[in-house]
Amino acid sequence: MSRTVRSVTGLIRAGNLGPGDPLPSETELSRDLGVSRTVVREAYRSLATLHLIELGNGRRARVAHLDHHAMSLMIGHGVQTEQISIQQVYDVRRTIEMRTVALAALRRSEAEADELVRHARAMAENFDDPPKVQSHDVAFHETIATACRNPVFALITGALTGVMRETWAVGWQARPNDAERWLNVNCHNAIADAVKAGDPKAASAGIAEHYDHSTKALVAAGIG
Amino acid sequence: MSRTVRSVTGLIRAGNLGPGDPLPSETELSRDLGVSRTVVREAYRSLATLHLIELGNGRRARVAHLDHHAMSLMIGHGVQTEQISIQQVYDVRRTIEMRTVALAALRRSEAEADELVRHARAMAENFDDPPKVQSHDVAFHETIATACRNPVFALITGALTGVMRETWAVGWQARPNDAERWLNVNCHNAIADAVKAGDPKAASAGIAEHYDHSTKALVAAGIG
DNA sequence: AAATGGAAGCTGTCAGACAGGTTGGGTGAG
DNA sequence: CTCACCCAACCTGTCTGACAGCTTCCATTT
Repeated sequence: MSRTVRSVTGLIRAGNLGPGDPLPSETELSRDLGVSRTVVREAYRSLATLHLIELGNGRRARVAHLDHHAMSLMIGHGVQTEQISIQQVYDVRRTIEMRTVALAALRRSEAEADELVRHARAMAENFDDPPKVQSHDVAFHETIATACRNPVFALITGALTGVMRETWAVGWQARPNDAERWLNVNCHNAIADAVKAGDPKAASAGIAEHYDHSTKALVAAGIG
Repeated sequence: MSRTVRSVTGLIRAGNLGPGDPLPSETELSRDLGVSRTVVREAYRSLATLHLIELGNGRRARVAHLDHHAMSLMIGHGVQTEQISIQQVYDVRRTIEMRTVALAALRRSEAEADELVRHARAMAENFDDPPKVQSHDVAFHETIATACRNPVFALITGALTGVMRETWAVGWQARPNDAERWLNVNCHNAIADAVKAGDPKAASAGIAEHYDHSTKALVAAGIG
């Protein structure tokens, strides 16, 4: 990693800066560090790619909020270059969500519990419209990630969503019949109910069952 | 994310490139995309920061192996800017390692099992030399991450190691007496034995106990 | 007091240049 | 004929200077 990148992270640390706080302009920093604006620009660009800072045309660079997009890129790259298999991604998601859903059952707000129930119901109501089912499915899991009150879990879950989205339709179609698909939808309902009831064990078991089904569907579709 | 970055990841995808495969030179790519070399450079730099590609002076850009350094930066930034607490990091580690150690118990090679035992023993032998204990501690957990045979788990574990390393000494000293410290060392021994014996349940329980102790020590030290 | 306009500052992109490292092929010695 | 060495071509890292487009903020006007 370049020396200039380290200087910038050092600045954030030294200044005890938080999200939204402004950083020096490129010209200013290049003067301070004794390098050209080119070098500073590349460092800023790199940090922006990691979403550590935010850049905008004509706008001063600012410290950014955590964001899973960069991590999503990494995971996508790993899958693309066959260093990671989809099955491995699913195992990680399963492991993490068994925990996050338990935390969510304990920590969720009333609004989040209702949102979860609503998404699960929407999946059932739109059963014949797969894209809608998928979007509520994704939103369902996002809600859990938020409700667990641990941004690291949310970060990882979000990063894995990207590559999983690409195989969602395959998994849905690979299920042998509608009964199997209803099983999936009902799993979401059961999980939502458990979270609403504040029952972490039931919620966790629901997630485990959910992923066991999904993994089986992927294997059936020949995705490894 | 810039259009040029997408073009490059598109190239990797389209060419079905794997780690080590060469990418176009900056000049060549700038001509193909109809932009200046500056723009291509910034895109390459960004991708290098994510460790999706490798750059070197006078050397052609190449597709890279997965690496946790970029993710480590992200997590570090989150902690630094107080978007993530150390406790939250520990919860994630605990969740993941309860799974990885179970997988390791099932999938580890004989050499890995022995390495685990060796690190645990070295922690005991160097009990009075905290830095050495720490380095064997870190290596111990790294071995588990490798032995679980899932690079995504290894990636996340590695990323979290960075920020945890900074609080290791605090946790060690915050334990009220040597008996508590021996408890920690013995936990590692028990885990190593369980992995060597191929007992995933015992290994998982050992990790849970280990992190419960560590978390308690951190709370005692006032780290949240 | 509020709306408007403009000036200053910043980022995004480009072209051209040069130092220093890498690579591969050709040459010369053995 | 083989092998080691060397050089030329290529590539990256950095710098400079320039200009268009966007933001921001302040001063002027309504």
